[in-house]
Amino acid sequence: MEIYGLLLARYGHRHWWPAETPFEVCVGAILTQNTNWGNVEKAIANLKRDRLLTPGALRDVPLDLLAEAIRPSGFFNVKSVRLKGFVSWLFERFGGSLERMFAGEWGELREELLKVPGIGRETCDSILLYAGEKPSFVVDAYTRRLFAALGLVSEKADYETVRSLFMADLPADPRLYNEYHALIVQHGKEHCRKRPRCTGCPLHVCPSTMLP
DNA sequence: TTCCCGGCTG
DNA sequence: CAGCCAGGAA
Repeated sequence: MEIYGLLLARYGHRHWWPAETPFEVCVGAILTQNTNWGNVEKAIANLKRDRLLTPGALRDVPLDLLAEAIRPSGFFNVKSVRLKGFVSWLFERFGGSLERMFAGEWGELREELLKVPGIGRETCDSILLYAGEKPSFVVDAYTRRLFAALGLVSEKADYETVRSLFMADLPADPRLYNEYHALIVQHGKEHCRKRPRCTGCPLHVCPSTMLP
């Protein structure tokens, strides 16, 4: 059985992305940069408490209040500017409407989104896939670690190379990409960590199990 | 390569 | 309490 099937059999459906709205997904994708999800949840809860989880509210809130609200997610001075930058771009380009943002051809949207300061490749693909349900595969640290450990990609392959490998091998199905990435993350947390925990690994092929 | 930062785990 | 963890820009 292939990797996806083994991971699905072990971990089951992950029901990603944990958010109430597509806009919440976009905000979460920026807040989770270099930050674990637990901290992002606290920041999101603060934004909801302060009624800031809409494009208009984020556009209008003073920068320092926004920074204070998202403090638990870390790098709050950078991320507050990034959130402001994203929503101001969203307003000037799509009138503040995610529906309009996702309405066109998503390949062009991806190129445009990547030009927004603070939206890198992983954040961009997370927004496309989890907020817009576009079949754009998300590559993260767990993806690289796992597939390098399996010998399927070089450790130093760049983002676009790894993403292209997945997309060339898989049907362009957003539900599949959604599930697959979520499974890779779960597997990364449980087994394929920086310091690998190979006992009980559903793939039983990681480096330390192949030691003499 | 370095800077940007908090919260959880051992 | 030290160590760990997680993207993007310059």
